[in-house]
Amino acid sequence: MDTNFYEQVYEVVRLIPKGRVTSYGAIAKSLGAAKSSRMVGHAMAYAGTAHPKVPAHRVVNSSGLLTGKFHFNPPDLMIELLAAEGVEVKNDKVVNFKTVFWNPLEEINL
DNA sequence: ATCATGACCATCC
DNA sequence: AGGATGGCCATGA
Repeated sequence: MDTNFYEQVYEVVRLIPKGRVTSYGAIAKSLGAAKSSRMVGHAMAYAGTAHPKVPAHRVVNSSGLLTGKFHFNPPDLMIELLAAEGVEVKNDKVVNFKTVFWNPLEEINL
């Protein structure tokens, strides 16, 4: 797939350390397309077709809300994975979001 | 090229 | 707080 755009997203998502989460907007920004945050989310939708698979469960919206949890199988899987990595999820949103937030800009543009 | 869609974001009410 | 609106932009038909 020439979907290079998605590949960039996948790369960033794969770089997300365990126990950390990031937002679509942050990823989009790191790719130089801050306004293409939706594309990041769309890329995640294709994450299932990506190889190797990407930890999409570590990607949430700007509020730390698990917006795409319903795209998982089962949806609760996202919460389970996050919880297993030390990321607490309450009411479908990441607890201490700012604390566990991982800034791709600092890691990629390092 | 145009239309419709989307795991978003910011703003307004 | 929660719903509605506009914007932004890549992908597919």
